[in-house]
Amino acid sequence: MNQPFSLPKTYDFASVEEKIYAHWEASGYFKPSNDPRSPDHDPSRRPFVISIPPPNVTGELHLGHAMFVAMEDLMIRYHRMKGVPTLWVPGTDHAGIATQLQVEKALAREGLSREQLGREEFLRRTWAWKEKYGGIITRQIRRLGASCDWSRERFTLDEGLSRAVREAFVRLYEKGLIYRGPRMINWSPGLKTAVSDLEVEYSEEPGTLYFFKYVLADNPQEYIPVATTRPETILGDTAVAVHPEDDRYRAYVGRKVLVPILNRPIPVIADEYVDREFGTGALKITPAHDPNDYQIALRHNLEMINILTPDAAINENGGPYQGLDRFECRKRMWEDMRAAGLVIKEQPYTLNVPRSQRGGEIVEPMISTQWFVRIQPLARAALEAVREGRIKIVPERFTKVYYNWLENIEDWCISRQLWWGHRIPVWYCDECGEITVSRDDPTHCAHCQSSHIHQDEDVLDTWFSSGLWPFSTLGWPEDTPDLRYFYPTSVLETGYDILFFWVARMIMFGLEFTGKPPFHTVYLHGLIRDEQGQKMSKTKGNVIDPLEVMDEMGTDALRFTLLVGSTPGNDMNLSLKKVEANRNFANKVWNAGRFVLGALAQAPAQAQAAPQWTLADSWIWARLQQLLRDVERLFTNYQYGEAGRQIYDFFWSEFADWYVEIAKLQLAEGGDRAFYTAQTLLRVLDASLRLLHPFTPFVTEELWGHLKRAAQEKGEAFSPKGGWEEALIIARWPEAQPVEGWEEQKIADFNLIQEVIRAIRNLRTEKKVTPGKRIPATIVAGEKLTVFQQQAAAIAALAYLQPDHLTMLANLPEKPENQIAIVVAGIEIYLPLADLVNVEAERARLQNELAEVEKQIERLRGLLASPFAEKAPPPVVEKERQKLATFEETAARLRDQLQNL
RNA sequence: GGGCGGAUAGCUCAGUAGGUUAGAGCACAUCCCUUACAAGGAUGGGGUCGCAGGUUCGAGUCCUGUUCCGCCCA
Repeated sequence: MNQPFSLPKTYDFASVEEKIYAHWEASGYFKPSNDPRSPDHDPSRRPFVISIPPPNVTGELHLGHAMFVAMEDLMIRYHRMKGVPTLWVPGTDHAGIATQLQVEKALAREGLSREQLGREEFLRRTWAWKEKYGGIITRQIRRLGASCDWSRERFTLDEGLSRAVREAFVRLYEKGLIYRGPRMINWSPGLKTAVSDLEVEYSEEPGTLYFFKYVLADNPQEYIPVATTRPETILGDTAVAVHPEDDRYRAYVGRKVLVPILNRPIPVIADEYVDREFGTGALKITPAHDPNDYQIALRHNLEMINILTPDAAINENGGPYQGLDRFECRKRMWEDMRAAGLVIKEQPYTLNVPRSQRGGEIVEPMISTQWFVRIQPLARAALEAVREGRIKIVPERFTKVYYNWLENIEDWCISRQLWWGHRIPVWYCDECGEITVSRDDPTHCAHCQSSHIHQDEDVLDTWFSSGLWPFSTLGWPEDTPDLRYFYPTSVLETGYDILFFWVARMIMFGLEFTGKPPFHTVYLHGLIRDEQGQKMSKTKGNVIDPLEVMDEMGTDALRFTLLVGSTPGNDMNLSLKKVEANRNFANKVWNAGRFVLGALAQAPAQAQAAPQWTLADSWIWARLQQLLRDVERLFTNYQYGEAGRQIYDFFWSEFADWYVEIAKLQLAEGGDRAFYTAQTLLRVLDASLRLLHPFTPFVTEELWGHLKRAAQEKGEAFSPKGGWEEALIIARWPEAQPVEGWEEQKIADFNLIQEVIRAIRNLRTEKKVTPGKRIPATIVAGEKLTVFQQQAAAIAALAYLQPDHLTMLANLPEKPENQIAIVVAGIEIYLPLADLVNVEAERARLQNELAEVEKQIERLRGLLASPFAEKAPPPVVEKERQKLATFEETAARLRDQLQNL
């Protein structure tokens, strides 16, 4: 009988979480129902599918992961509970640059470089590294409660996905959508690889604008003043451009100027691109090291001179500066030009410096031979899919961002000069020079049959394989049962920061390779910042480690905080205070559960007669039904946070604060009252746990297990319709019953009782009457007398009154003397606190209240006399009339009492 | 330069069916260890919802303009 108290007073998440997760996984609950590989599979049932945003295989958990796991697990658990066949495909990403850097760093500690090891050995080491660290992130994701089907876990470099990458590359190549050639790209000198436009970030930094002379080749006395932010690029200049209508320089067009120091003659050209207002109005053109200059050079057929080596030193084209680092060269060259009398002036200037997203080094625009995807045709299809509504982006405002990017997209540089990744499936023939592009490793050139072929050294951008993720993980290019049934997936959930990197590319590739949008909805969450809204970073030292948070406050607390504290697409500031509050919530749920278990233990196992519901029973039931409807509506609109808040509020401020308190009295009555109270407690708690489960899976599962066991021991009468499911994770999602018509009145009546109780408590506090001191009271309830009489016990208990000295009346013509009076919603309450009555203080208090009420009366009379009465919908007007009537009643009572003083 | 978001209580934020006295958590004040829970309970103080217009019977919520902060793209 002491069963509930065998549960600890405080919810002990540390002893629960691991055990529960292991149980779920071992029981196969993460696997989809209606599995297409099983014989009784029904292909007509539509599944709900999410592909996980694959984290870096050797990475470690951060709050971004915690966020997407919480969101996606919520969606998955909700659909699973609704009975939908549900699949969440997990996996990891090889993360080319990041992983390679980790391994290179480790090698450096041994005094080794990857070049010393050679490609093969380096890859062997990297795989070993992956084996060693690859399990960490997935274990951490499990720790968050992720209910993904680990039997379907994939890795971007595993065999199937590598085949998908080959297939995709070859198909694009065959369609003419992949080409190789020299183009302007972003070069990362530290990593010695090309990176895509997206991997470059621009930061405003103080710098210098250098003004100098471009002397005319045929007359050293004349010069064109030119300004630049990067003097070293002068070495690669192949023209000076001026605006065709610029009178200052018109005469020079067609003549030649001399490159400083090198004295190489280059033409002066006219181009409309030149901004006459900027600098001197004359622009030096370095086609090989500036994207805009590159465009101009193409138009004018200018020579392109590369002046940099792969590690951004000056190459043989730099004459005397060959071998110098780019920044050293800048300094030296400027000094030399000053000595040569070519310097005009320097001026402070804010630069827009292109930096590598990874590592932050300054990237150099450079012409380089790389592989590109001709993106226009893919982008067009991806645009249409969203425009036509085949894919919906939540929140909607990001569709505009998506359009804007795709409408202005440039070809995608997909080759990387790295070793860790999918090697480009292209072989060059040493004899005929032709290339062979193949799904399988060829042994002979496809053109001349020579066996002297060698594979392209480069690997593909990691995002190339990520772009195939929703279908490659399901078996594509094979036509597998999984692919047939689970593709297209349902929702793609991720942070808005990778909308272009990943989401847009998946849409392009999905449409291109499968002919279908890879998902129907994109849900974007915001970024997580610290309490002050600062980006978390190691240098700032404001990083919150989700693992530590889970250790201290439990997974449920962290999940609930992330889910309820955020709104779609908006950044959230995470504070540990909030997590703490939600840990307290989990504890509240736990303790409410302990109470219900106790109630169950002491209640009769059977009813003797049909139920006679109390006001509190009806009220909590009606409120639960409203909650179910609201939550359903909010979930449908992806407003998970708001749904969570509403469940929280219902559970704490209605169920726990009010219903449980009244239930204690009802249980004490024994008999049928106790039976039906226990039943209501059980039902409401059961429904609440089901609603909460997608948010806080651990505490709800654990508690629900105890609840189920206790109810089963008690017998049939405490079973839900359809019986108890095996586990909460696969239990039915609660659905609201149709409205029966009585609900509103019961809710209104209960609210009135609450108001009266609060008013009495309020006055007691004001008069410093401690709860321990039970006092008599008289309540004059008018037409609500019956309601109040029925609630006498509850009112007495919750307002700390003497139950046998609680008088309920319809009217009280003779106002009692020496009593403190309160009026709330037209109800009069008298408390015989004679010794505390101070006539003057009472008068002041009553007058204050009267003034407040009269203000409201005036407001409402004005409102009802305005066009509001005709134009607003009748129910709204009626509501206001009711309010007015109540206020008027209250005012009348207050006046009586003032007179009576 | 273009686009987007934010501005609501001391702090961090909700408020996405426009409905008429604006909510939560934390913090603060007073009281209470009443056998579900002190990680709790009761009560209270605290906001002209950035600013200016407009639409509407009614605006924190819709429209226009504007200021400040932040982000994305060029």
